[in-house]
Amino acid sequence: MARTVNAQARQEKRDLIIQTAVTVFPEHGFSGTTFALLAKKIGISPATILLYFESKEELFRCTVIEPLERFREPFLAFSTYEGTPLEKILAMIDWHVQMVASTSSYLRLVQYVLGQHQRFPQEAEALYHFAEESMNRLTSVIEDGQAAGQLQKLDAREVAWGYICFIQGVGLVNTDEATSPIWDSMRRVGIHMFAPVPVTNP
Amino acid sequence: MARTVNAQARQEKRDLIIQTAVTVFPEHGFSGTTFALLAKKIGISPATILLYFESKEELFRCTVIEPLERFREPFLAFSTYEGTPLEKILAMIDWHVQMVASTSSYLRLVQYVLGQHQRFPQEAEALYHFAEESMNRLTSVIEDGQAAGQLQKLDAREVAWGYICFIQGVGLVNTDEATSPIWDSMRRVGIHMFAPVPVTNP
Amino acid sequence: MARTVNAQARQEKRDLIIQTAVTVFPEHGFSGTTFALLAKKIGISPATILLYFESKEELFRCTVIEPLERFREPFLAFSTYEGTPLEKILAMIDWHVQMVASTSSYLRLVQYVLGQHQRFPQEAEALYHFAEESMNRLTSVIEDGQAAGQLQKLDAREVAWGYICFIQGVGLVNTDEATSPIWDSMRRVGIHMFAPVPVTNP
Amino acid sequence: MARTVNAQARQEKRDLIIQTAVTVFPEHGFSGTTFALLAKKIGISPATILLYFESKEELFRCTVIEPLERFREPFLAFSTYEGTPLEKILAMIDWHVQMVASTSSYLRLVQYVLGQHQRFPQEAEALYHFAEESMNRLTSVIEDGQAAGQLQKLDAREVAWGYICFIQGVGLVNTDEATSPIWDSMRRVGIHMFAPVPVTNP
DNA sequence: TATGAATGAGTTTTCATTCAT
DNA sequence: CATGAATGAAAACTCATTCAT
Repeated sequence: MARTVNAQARQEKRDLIIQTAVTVFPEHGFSGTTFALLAKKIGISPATILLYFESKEELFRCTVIEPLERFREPFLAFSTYEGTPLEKILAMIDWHVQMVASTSSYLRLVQYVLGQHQRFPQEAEALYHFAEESMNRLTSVIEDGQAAGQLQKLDAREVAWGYICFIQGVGLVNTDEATSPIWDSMRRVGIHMFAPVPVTNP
Repeated sequence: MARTVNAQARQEKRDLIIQTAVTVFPEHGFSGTTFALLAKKIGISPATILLYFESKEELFRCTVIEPLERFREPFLAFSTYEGTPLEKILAMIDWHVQMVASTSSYLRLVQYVLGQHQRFPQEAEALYHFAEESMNRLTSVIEDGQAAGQLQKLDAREVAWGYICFIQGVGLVNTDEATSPIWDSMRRVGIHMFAPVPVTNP
Repeated sequence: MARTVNAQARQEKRDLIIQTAVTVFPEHGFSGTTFALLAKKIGISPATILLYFESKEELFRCTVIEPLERFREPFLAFSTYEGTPLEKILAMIDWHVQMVASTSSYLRLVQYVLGQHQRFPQEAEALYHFAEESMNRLTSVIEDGQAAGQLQKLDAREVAWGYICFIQGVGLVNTDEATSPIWDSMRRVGIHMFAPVPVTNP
Repeated sequence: MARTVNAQARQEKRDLIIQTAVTVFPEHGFSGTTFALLAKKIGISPATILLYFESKEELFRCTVIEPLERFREPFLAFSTYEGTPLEKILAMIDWHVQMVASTSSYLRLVQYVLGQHQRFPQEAEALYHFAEESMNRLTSVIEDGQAAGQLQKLDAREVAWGYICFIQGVGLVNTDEATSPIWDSMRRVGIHMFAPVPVTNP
């Protein structure tokens, strides 16, 4: 029992560290992020962090890989939404743009790792794996939409991968407030990428 | 005359340092890039770099901003190509994808700076300025294409900005060889973003 | 309680560093005094010194200013001695010469700072302040001695300031052993500066 | 002939360097004085200085020792003045105080070396030698004054040495403008050290 | 002769990491 | 479990000195 309590408390503090690291790493870079800075933000001692992670490298690895699990679900939730394929896609774009617009720290961390994939090959690998999974799921939905006549018949995989690149690019290039009209524009551009069949009024 | 020789030699070595820094900074990050590492790659002493740049910060700034001038021309050349607006756009996409596929170091540096724009505000500002210039030029071409009936009438600015995000995202997410078929896919997706009017066979 | 122990240990080590710095700075100068040298003399690592002082400048400032407090008391004790004004002055000279002859490191540090007052204005300011305080106290005693008929009526402030210059000069110019007869000479010269009324044998 | 011209030009530039070094060394200390700083003040290149002095140490040595020759003459000129011994002494004090009050750079360099005599033993030795010579000459004048009944019969060597300490201390401790009344005070105190026989009005 | 360019040795300073408490 | 103290390794940067021109 005590063990359970301890283990839980330990896990919670571990999560707290990772949560802070997710915001700090992309802002200061790997080398620019010091244990002192992290510890100060958390309100603990630098040495304490090393009770939870063997080294800075391990902390970084965990900071990239572990939240991926929790990030995956909302990011990929579109494939289980209720509704037609086009509705799924519209909801997905809404959600993705919203994530990007709120400058999700984790998304910025993803960009940081991808941008330096040679430096962080292991972490980048995990992210590429996730990107491919996203593409696969999205491809299915697109194919469904094409079969249902909601989307024009472009190459579904190409469109899916292109969209994934696009949404990352949107996150990278835009720094506006969440309320900026830019996000609506990006939404519309995103929708267009899937080539929805124009609605005809009979 | 001696002055000219000296000044020229000096400029050449300065350029060599920047050229090396362009490849090293995005690969190792700002803090991870040491004078020792740079100097070794160039084949000079670390102290020598300090003869050409006052500090690491200045070196970084120059590494981001100075090549931008030379980068600008080919990147924006599309607006002066011969041909119809659609031909300009197709050529531009070809060229951009080619740049991305050859993993232009400078493009990766751009991503690095944009991804940490809070950390490098001055450098990011210069890049945003460039992005806006690109968008403006591209917007003109799109409007021309729409007027000529080659492109469907989407919001030209939105499309232009969306494309710029997309091409950055393509560079960020893809790490394949230059010969990979992925680049052809990205080309096609890029073209679709501009909504070319389908050619009808009578 | 643990706090007390820690704080005390910390203060003790801090004092040890300052104590060493008091001897090393005047011997090697500011720039010539390296953390490595100091650390070696103390038997710790150079980095450790930086745990107690933020920078070399701060260490120097503390090394000059903090011991001044402890130095002040014995240096100015003469004004509270028992005895006639002349006896006070004689005792003071005895004591001052003794301090100088034992080459008090702190006195040499004082000389170092005064000699480069433009370079160390803050530290020099503190020392000038102390010198003025010394002069004021000494002036009082001289005036008492003149009123008591023990000293001839010279300008008391002039004599006091002159003596302070003299005793500093004695410390600066003489490097002899503490046992050298030179110190007796300096004592006699010092006494003469106060113009004691000759004792007449009736 | 050409040789003579060159040799003379060489000597002149050498003197210029030393002259600058005399002001810079006591202000910045030995380690704090860089070739770059000196060169900038002179208007030449740092490397040029090393054409005239083998090393920084040698430059310092020459900067201390060589001007001593030129400094000696005015400093010791009192012994050849016209007039009675007391007049000589009064003139000497005038002159010395004036030198000190004009913050003669060389005097400050002397203080710098004396204060760190352990660090600069060779240079300090030369200065001690000069101090002794000064004392000897001054002792003669004092003895003459005493024989002439102008000075009371104190130990002449003691008085001479005490005065030398005093004048150094005056230079060390005072930083006032040359026009400050402090210098008149110091003059009077200096005179008193020689114990002139009071002039009686019959 | 004079100097700009280059650098190796050394300096301050930072920081991940260890360890005793 | 948590942390303050300590430090070795390495960083940016400085500077006396050398050398080719």
